[in-house]
Amino acid sequence: MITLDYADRRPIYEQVIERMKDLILLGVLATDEQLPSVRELAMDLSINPNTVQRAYAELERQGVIYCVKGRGNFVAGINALKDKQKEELKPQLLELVKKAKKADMTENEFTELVKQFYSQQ
Amino acid sequence: MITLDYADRRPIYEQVIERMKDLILLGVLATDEQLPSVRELAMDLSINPNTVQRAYAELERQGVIYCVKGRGNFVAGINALKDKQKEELKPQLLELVKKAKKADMTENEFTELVKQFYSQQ
Amino acid sequence: MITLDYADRRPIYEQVIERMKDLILLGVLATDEQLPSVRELAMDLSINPNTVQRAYAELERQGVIYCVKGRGNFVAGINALKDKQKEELKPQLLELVKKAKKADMTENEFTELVKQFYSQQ
Amino acid sequence: MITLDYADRRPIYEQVIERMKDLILLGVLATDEQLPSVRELAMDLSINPNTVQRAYAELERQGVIYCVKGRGNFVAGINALKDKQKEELKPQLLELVKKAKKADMTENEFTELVKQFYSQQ
DNA sequence: GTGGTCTAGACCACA
DNA sequence: GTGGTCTAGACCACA
Repeated sequence: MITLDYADRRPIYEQVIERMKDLILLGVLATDEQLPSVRELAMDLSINPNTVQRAYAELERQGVIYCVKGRGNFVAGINALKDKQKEELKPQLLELVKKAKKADMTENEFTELVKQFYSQQ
Repeated sequence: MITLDYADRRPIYEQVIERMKDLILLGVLATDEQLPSVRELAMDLSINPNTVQRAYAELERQGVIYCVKGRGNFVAGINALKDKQKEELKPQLLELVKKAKKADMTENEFTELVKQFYSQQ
Repeated sequence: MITLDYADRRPIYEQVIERMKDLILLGVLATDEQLPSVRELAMDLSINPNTVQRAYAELERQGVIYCVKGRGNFVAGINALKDKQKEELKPQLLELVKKAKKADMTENEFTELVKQFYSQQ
Repeated sequence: MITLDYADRRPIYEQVIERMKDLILLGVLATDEQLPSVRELAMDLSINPNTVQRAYAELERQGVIYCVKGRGNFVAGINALKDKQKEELKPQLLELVKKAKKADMTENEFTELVKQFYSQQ
């Protein structure tokens, strides 16, 4: 279900976090569905269980999944995740707009890019 | 001219790079103007000269400044920098649009945010 | 009679213990009344009988219920339980007061919160 | 500066987190003061650097300290920490009041305990 | 030297 | 079997 990109500069555990969120957002993993166990996923990806553990712990802290001791990890609500993602996006977009302004890119140019990117795929 | 934010998670050399670009984009540093020397800036900011050196080397690699051996570092063209910034911005915006789509944010919602952020300040 | 919260971070056997105490304190389970059998409750809650067994064993150890071999588990006195709960509460409150002092919260602020929480519902 | 309690059921990293917060709240560690390095503290406490790292990472996530790469960890604002602690305390107190009500402890009894604990030491 | 990530492997509580 | 914590030790980026 998950593939890692070792050319990616970001740490493995962050990639796992992102892919899991994607799988949830795409509906591949439904609410309350069980995730692969720490050891299982570690085996699949040929990485250390500690690294998976770290990713899962962070996902739980963010409220994306919940953990039942001795049972496993499960997907929390998908809608909460979507709202969270939208909120996260705002300050990032603000930064990008600031950068655009500094480089004298007009709002029209910017919006045109948005339109173009939205229509892709 | 430059202030560092130690609470910022990014490394110091990256902050120096960004602030320098800002000063150039804002016109505070004009084309062909001389930058403070590595040692001078390191003193001013109370940081290691290695760190300033690293920032300047990266700025030169990016074509933002140029170095004359024995003379110092100078600002390259401002327009080249602006174009470069605009180009850098595109893949970042693409990523953000992808993220927005995954979270079911519509193009209208997104564009509305852009409009709002553009009109700030 | 009992519902589990899988999003709760605490282990299931602790939740069972707490719910049972609540049922007794609320008078739903009267003194000397028989509790559901280990297997029955495990079935009802779709959990492992070991987990129920563990909860019952702990409740017996605490003197909240008593076990008659071959007959089942029964509720011990409700008043003893109330006294026990009050005693348990004291060191927890002491910890909270210590924490409040460290954060410069005054006794008045604290008592005001208590008043507010007591009047809820 | 810090002592660990191996009889304490809580994990070591949590104990380190709590002690550090105490040191900051007590004013032993002032705002922007540097904390002992990960390796140094690990040596002092005879624990693994990873464990200290985990504690520091959590403290940074909570905004209690901030980290400058290659430089070290530093104390963030003390007032922000105090406010945070006060907020954390509220739901804990609410739980305790609920427990007290279930055990038929009156508000007066409860407030009397608070008074007594506040006057200790 | 400083923190950040990762592996390998152990041991524990919980189910 | 499941996750949670911890140790020992390596390697990397940053200053």
